[in-house]
Amino acid sequence: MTITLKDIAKISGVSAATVSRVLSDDPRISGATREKVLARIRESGYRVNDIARSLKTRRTNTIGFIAPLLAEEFFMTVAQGVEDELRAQGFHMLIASSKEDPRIECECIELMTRRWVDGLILIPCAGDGSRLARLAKSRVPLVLVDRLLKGFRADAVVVDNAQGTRRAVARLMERGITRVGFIGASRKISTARDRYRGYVQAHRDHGIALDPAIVKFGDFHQESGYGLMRELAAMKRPAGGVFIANHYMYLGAAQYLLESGNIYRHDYAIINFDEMSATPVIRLAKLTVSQPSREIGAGAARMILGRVRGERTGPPETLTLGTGLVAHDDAYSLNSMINKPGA
Amino acid sequence: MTITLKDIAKISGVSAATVSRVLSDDPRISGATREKVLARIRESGYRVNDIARSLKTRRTNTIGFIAPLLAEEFFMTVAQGVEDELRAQGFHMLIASSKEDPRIECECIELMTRRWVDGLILIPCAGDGSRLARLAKSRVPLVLVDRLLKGFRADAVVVDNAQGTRRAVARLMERGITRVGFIGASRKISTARDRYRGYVQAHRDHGIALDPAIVKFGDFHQESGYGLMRELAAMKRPAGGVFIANHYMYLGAAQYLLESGNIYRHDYAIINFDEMSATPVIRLAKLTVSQPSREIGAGAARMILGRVRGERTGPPETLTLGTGLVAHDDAYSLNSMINKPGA
DNA sequence: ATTTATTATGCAATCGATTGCATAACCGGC
DNA sequence: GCCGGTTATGCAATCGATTGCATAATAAAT
Repeated sequence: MTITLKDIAKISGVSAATVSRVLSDDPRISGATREKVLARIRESGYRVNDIARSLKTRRTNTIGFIAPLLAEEFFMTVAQGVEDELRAQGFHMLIASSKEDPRIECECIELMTRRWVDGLILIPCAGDGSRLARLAKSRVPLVLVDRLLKGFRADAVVVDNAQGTRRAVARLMERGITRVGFIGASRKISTARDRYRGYVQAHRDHGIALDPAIVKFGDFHQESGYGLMRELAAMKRPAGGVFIANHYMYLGAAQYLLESGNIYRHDYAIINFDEMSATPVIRLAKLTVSQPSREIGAGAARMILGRVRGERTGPPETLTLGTGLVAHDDAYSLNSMINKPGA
Repeated sequence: MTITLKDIAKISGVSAATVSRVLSDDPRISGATREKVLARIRESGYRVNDIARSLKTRRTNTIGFIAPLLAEEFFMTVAQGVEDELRAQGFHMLIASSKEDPRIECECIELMTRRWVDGLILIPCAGDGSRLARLAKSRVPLVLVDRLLKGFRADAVVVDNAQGTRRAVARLMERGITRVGFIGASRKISTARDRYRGYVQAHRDHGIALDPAIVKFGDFHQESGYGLMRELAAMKRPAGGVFIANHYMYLGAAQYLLESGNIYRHDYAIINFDEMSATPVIRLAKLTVSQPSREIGAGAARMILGRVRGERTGPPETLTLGTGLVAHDDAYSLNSMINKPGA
């Protein structure tokens, strides 16, 4: 038999209303009563039933977080940022993954709203915003993170993917590497699209013609990076550099270069997007575009809480964070190392 | 104005009880009524209020999951396994991270039980089980994952860390490498303890004296692996091999070996624990002990659901999964590669 | 001493479902 | 036409809180 607020009322000799007010620090309660009730609460080990409370207040102090996958470092670093910020403000996080499948995503949203999350933070999968129309009309605030959706305005936190890419590719060009390959993902995803856009812009900026033969699109995963790097390496006229659009494609590409031994024959100037725990160990890239992943999460959390608390009510806002650019002058250049002692 | 079950009752010309029974597929409801009510539900876009339902049924269909950190691949692969299994069975996942701090962990547990999670899956942080005594006495089922706690029996899913380590170290010894260093973590954590135990056993099995000078304890993180590898490398009499107790320490150790250039001077036979997405790219290890992380998660989910549904009631059970052992005969051996063309 | 203002507390409705028990409706059997 | 037996549905209590409104108690004012 769990102890309820009513029990506390009884043993304290007051009404349930009074106990409830003590719990919510209502200033109308006298100091004496407050102390007495608090003492009984402490003795009895009473704990509020948040479910009952939520039913009445229509707030759950819970924010839903949906990412394409759980086991990806970028998404989970964002999640950590969200969680830290939420916890600091007394909120919980209900989490789910969509597997990059819009149908599963919809299902997750449906289930979360049924559980009355106060707000939803979503890293959406590919596609447009039409599937979110219903959600948008509901009372549940939404913040899009990392990726935007065509034809859908909502609060959002993103980084400037085009600018980050453009700057990195430009840097390579300024060092005289003009033939830069591209390993990206489906342009149905805004980040993939924007990174491609930045790549194109860099070419335009430098008046360099873009060779479509060395532009490859995959799906942001390791196998894809592996396969595309192989295609690139198989070209008769190899690229001098390669831009690789995310961490996992970089892992795959690196794996190919190492396994095939290609790395001992050709020295690609690699740019990779995302700085993760393994990045300093792989060291094949000359340039790394980094994202403030935790800050993205923290920003999204602050944004959603602003809506939830009604502190912010106007039209959707977008928070755009900048990317970093790290040069690895100590990057491997295995072939030169190997050749140095030898030749 | 949200539509409630009562509204559906009214427009269908039946009582709320009947609608509720339709919703739960009660066989006593006649086909005609069922169809009529379902039609009204569909037209109106009615959706049950899970909060109200939970208040009455005392079940939330939600399982809490607490891990030391969110942004670690192992934990999140487990989480993905948990989530997939839970979703397949109609359950949600409330997630939180303890930051390896028992106080935060307790707080998370407290908050989750206040939200009436039906069960709790916990990857605990260091320390003993006393802090969980209260939880254990409550009605909330608990499954410990990955790590066990001294003096605390509960359902659990773990891998055989000692055995996995022992076999790997033994393999190295059989290849003639008898001086094997150890880079591990605090023995307050059961996995760290067990991996050390396996390392010791391998020595005993082979009648090899263990040199405490090359046994180092850190904290499972990258910086720690980096620092300990440096210590090991600084020894006058270097080890022939090194066992590194988890992925992040391996990353750190690898980073040190690469940055310091040590890798070009000495060829450590490395064993690393955990096979992660970056593992095939790093390729410094000769042997990798792998864990079935998703299966751990899925197993934990099944275990907790068994308790939640009351299908399983007896004393605590432990599910112990085996580890894999992968040999990388193509592992880097950079120094030999460099020397081959040269010398 | 009576009225007015102020402060502290209680009453009772409410949030939106579920469910044990009662009952109405219908069936065939005699 | 009455009765026991199903079958389908409704009544009303309940889960554990919150909160607007009423009121009791006390203090202040006249």
